Amino acid sequence: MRYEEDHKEKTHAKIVERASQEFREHGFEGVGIAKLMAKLGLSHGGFYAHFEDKEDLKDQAMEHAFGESFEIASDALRRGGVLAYVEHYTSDLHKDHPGYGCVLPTLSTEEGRRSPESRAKFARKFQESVDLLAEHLPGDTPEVKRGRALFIFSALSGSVAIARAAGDPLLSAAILRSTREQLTQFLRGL
Amino acid sequence: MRYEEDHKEKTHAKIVERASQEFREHGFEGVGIAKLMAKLGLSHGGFYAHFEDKEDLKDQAMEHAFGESFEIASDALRRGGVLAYVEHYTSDLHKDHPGYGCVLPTLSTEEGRRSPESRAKFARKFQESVDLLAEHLPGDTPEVKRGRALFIFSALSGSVAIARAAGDPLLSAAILRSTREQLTQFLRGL
DNA sequence: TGTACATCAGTGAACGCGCGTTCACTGATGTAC
DNA sequence: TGTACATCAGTGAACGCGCGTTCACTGATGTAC
Repeated sequence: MRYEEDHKEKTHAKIVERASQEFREHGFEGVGIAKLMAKLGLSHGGFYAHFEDKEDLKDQAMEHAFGESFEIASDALRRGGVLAYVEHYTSDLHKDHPGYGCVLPTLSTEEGRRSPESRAKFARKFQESVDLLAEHLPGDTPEVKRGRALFIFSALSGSVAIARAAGDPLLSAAILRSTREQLTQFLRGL
Repeated sequence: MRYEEDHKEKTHAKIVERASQEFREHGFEGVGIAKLMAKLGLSHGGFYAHFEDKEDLKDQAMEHAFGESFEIASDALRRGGVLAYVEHYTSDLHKDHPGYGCVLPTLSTEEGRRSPESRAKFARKFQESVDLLAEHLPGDTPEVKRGRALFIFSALSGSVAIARAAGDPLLSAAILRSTREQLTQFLRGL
């Protein structure tokens, strides 16, 4: 063999990983296949030996990004509970680096325009993160915990999306601060 | 004159209005100038007599959409206060008709990738809605009221964006319901 | 041990297509003389 | 009153460009005999 045994899988994984980062940074439509492959030192023709089409890559990149976000959330929750996760999510670091951040503020809107099949995959992966967060929340029943987790994700992702859109740095900071403070109060009140 | 005196302004307004709806439905990149003009019974060449370029149209369409949302919010707030606005925002009607809904869940992410000048305009227009909502909220100082308004917009816009992305209707409903309930509790607690 | 062939990840030219943008033009009307 | 010209919103062919996708090919290696 010209290449090592797992060479193709490694290349495949590299493409998915890089795509998931670029998609979060520039959106699905802002990332071209030729440019993406070139960034990995590959030519664009080989792309179709790895993926059926661009939609296939989007699916796999979304799954990868959710997995990555899950790990980051898992770490923060283990380290300092929901408060630590909220602090991390509303940080300037997260706001300023969408490519390495949560999928929700960067790709939810575009995902909403994709096929029902892709959106079902999105829902399934999102559920995993919701369940994870719910485990770290108080509540009499799993439904109550999950409802609270959904609310927290809504507030967090909305605040980061708007903070990134706002050209005014003071406003961006105020959005993230307000959400952090109100969620902190919310958690204390439970 | 071949046309009435205000004919051009009316055409201009029609383009902006339609664009603001199409942009919210399909995203900035999902709307082509030729198709947009064709939908209004016009040819694409005339576009550049009305706008400098597509970015110019985006700016004007965003401003228009914010103005429209402002009026809708204003009505709901006058009719039933913040609770009525929250109910309307988290309704299935709003979730299922992005073209006629709030700009935040549909265009915040893409706006975050635009020029600093455009984002500054976004920030200014968003502030108007924040101030409007803040007026209807309790709080000792204007800053406290505005902070609460920012939090509410974050939670609302995030919930609608994720609910639209989720292919599972049960999950979509749960996201909107949770946000509605938690915000209702939040408002009662103030 | 040497030769012919099979394998297969990756290459790069070529395709059709839709996009934003330009520009010479049209044609109905108003105006000047 | 009639003719020549100016105005100007809108037309539609044409442009270069980047996109997703296809496909005949390459070339290093493994395998068969």
